[in-house]
Amino acid sequence: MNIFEDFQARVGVALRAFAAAGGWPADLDLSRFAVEPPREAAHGDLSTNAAMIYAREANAAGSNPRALADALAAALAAMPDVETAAAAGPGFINIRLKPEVYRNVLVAALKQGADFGRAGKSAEGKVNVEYVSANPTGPMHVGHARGAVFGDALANLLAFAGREVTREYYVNDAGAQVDVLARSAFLRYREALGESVSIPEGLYPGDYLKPVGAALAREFGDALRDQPEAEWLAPVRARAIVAMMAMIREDLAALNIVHEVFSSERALTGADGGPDWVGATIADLRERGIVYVGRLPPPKGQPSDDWEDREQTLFRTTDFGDDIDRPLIKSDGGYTYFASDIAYHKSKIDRGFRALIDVWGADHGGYVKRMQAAVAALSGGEAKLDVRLCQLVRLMRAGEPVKMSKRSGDFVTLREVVDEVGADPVRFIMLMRKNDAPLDFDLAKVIEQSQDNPVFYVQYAHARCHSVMRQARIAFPSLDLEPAALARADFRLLADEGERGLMRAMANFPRVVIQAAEAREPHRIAFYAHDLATLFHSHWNRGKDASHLRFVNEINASLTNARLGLVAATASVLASALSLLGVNAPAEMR
RNA sequence: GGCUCCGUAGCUCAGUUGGAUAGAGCAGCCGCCUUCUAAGCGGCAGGUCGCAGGUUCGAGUCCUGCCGGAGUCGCCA
Repeated sequence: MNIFEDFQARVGVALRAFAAAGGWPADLDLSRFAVEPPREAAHGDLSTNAAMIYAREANAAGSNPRALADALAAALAAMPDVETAAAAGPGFINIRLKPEVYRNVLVAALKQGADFGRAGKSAEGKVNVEYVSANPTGPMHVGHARGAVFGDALANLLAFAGREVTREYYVNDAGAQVDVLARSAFLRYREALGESVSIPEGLYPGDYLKPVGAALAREFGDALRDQPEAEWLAPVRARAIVAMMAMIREDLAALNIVHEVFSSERALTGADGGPDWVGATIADLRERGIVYVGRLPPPKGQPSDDWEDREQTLFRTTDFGDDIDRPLIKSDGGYTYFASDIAYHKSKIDRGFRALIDVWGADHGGYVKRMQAAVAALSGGEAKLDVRLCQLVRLMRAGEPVKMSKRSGDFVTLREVVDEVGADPVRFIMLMRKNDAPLDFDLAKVIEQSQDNPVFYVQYAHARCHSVMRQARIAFPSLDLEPAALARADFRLLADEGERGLMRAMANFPRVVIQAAEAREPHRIAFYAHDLATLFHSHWNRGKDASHLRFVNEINASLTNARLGLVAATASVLASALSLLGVNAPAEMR
């Protein structure tokens, strides 16, 4: 149940009545107002700006904003579950709800459990979320982690908000990089056969290719050793890619990330003998006049020495909002990355997606317009591509930046970080920042189990709820602590302001979910969880000085029962929020 | 130089899509452990929301121009 949606609808009804009586224009959009929790709790439970939003229309129709506010307030005040409703300040209508509304929220949270706050099936259809998409040339590093965690949490959030979500990974297994990978693996293969090798500049030196070399030696013996590259490149490359993707999947699994679909760039190019979807897509666009042969002006800014003015195959992205047309064929005749990415996004559209979300690093920001242009051209404007950029992560250790160079020794892999600090802190810290704000990730602080670390703070609140339940079981062995039983408690006994604060916060959860999903900002869930944890810790501590406020009251079973319902609901909502973030909700912190 | 993003307390950051007196956490100071786990709680102090205009009932939020920082700028992905 979402009391904000509920009252949005109710205010809408009252507003339409006022508009009809006043002869407002029939085509006026009467849904532009908001029903929100007021910033000041003293203003009540709900607040709406409807009277201010439509002040102009009220004036135009010969009435005035004050009359509109009074009419809306009167309509709301007459409702059975509304305590008071009155215009205030510059024209807000503040609504105070009867306690039964919050009792119903509590009952809903207990009965629905993990489904409390889940939105109904959205009419907007299915959505494709593409994230990570790291090159299959080595283990994931910390920079990848942010996009991975963000994309995963966003997918969770959209699914919870009623969207049908597909989590997808685009495997860049077609470019020059995977040939370099193959050559590097081939050296490890020769090494496995007993040669002593050195890895030249430009190849991947990491130890992670040694097992790949050993496996090649087991499979082929020395059959490949003296072959020309043209013979061994394809089989070595294929096996190296498979091995790298297996490693990447393991790295992701360590962060509790699982994609449903892995799409291969190589498969789109027809490089291994299949149909050439990239070529077909280009041909199709050429027929439509969107692809042409022409020249580009030299790049602005720093003059580059190797600039060569030449005719090339160009995508007319400027017709769709881009700044300059973009090349599709490289000077060596191969497809540009953009060309295969066009075919890839076409495949998403062909699979029926009209809502596409790509999660990229901020260093790809210059690529956004052309990809959106491509999606607009491919779908005739029907599909929409939303690109969420994640700023890069600065890895720190005790305040000092950790240097990351491509040479293997200084390379900090995602796996090393997860092994050192755990998946939960990595995920939560990365989700406490807005995706487009830069992030310092301090290994020393993240592992610290202190108040400095919001992960443990929130998890502790959840664990503390369960601790209370454990205590209750000792004090009242016969009490039924199952949520369904607690939902029948007499919640009229919950009259303390701390208890009401918790109920208000829980009533807000469904709204936060919808807003976070619409804004595509999972960090809002992290802040919500932290706020709810604060309310719980705060109220728990009140029981220290005022023992009558403690949850477990040995001489009053029915009061204890009601309070345990509150505690169980709090635990449930905390667990839901953490679950959206992909963070565990432990029952104890030991 | 063009484009994108950022600029809010000493530090790290939120700010409910334009709302009421701008909020947290660290750091600093003062308190709270015979307690349902102190991994916690309460209080004090801390601000020309980078600068200047504009839009309107109302701007940290939207528009324009500056200042400062990050990223990016045909054939790498």
